[in-house]
Amino acid sequence: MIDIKLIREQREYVKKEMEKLFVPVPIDEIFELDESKRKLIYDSECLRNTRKILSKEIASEKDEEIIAAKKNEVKKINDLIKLQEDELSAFEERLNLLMLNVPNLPAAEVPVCKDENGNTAIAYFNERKKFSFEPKTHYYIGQKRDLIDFERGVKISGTRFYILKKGLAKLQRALINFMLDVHINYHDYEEVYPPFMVNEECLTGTGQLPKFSDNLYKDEDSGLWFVPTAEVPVTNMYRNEVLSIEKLPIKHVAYTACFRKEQLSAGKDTKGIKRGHQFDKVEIVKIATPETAKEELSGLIADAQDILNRLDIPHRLVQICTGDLSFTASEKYDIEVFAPGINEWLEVSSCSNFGSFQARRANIKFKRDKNSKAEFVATLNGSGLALPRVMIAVIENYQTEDGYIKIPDALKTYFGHDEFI
RNA sequence: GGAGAGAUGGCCGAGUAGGUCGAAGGCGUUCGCCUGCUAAGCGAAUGUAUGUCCUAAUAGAUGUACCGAGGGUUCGAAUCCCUCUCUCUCCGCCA
Repeated sequence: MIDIKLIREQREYVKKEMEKLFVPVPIDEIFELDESKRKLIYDSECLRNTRKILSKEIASEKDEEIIAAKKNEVKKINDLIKLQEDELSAFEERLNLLMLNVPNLPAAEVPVCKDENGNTAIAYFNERKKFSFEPKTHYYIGQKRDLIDFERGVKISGTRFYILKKGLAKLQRALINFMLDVHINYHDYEEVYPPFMVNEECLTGTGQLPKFSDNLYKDEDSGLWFVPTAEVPVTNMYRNEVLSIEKLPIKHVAYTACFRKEQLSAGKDTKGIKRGHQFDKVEIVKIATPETAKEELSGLIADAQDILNRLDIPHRLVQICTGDLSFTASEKYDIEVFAPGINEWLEVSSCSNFGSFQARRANIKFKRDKNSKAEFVATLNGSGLALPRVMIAVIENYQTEDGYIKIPDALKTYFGHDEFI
């Protein structure tokens, strides 16, 4: 959520910034609702004050007739208050819904463009592998070697589910541990293992709700939602808290499965394990002071990239333009790995700075010292990394001509004496 | 799942025949005093959010809301009633 004061005080500026996102945002309507709301609040507060005074007078009054008259007066006031409250809650409901659907403001340096064509690859890392044969796709190798079972995945759960088997199941497990270990041991993140199901407040806090309920799984009985990313439970650990500045930045790394409905058009990304309803991810999350957020974002990107450097996987860093920015981000960089089999660049991480956008929704604050006012923190996160696509990159970059997969040096300790899958 | 108890300010803890309670007292914290040092002692201050006025001001003045959450009764509710959530104890069940 953006600060409503910005709309109150710098409406034209906000409108101009929102135009960069190329989506309509009802700033004027919000402004007017806010004005009416505040006037109503003021009026009803005045009435409450009169009521309070009259009530006290009743308490000390002896004369029955005067008491009766005053009671009557207060009753009338109460009727008025009731009317105003009803009107007020209608305004508030509408205003709140609108505000929850207003996207974050883009950071100043984000390139302006209406769609993903404005994204720019700003740097490339690690040499592409040279093959003396035509590299195969991961799904070809997976099926041929009986390492991925697509048919039975569909049988037990439906489309876009698959089963990893034997060496690939182990590879994923090794990668999860490897990523966690690197972030814990070399990048100073604290591991947490959060719930995979969360309440509605969490998803509103990090910005998935109310706008993106279509992409989420929910258990109607309990009202709990399946997490689409560990960002949700981990950031919400601090919901409704005031943190002391010594604790910042808080750096967490978490492994979770992630669940998304991904109602994509049929036929897109259907092959292989690139996009499923359930996938594993190691997520890195930071909670920081506003002034350090930029710096923390650079660090976070480097931390995510370090995983790929250690695995020696070719990848590039892409700066996301305004039109392709996610709803909650003020600034975002994607990391894409190169998969030679399917011959595609695959997004394995999205690293975002959310500024105070999530903190305002989730009410996460910090104090600079005991006597200072609580301020909203900045939240940041990025994948570190998403498993299926790193799996694709490992399989396709490390494949041998006869369909085996060489185990990357960085993963050796997780595999004992094995050299190939 | 069954039975019982409870939820008050940074913490502990008063407050239940409804009014002067934003809430006693203690601890803690901050400032000052005092004292060879420290400790102790003395004095003062000390919730959050939001609005209005006024301002150079996050300074002041003042309003409103908040005693787990939501609703109700009443002129008036931390105090009475209802619903929900959570915590604790005992029993049951279970990885």
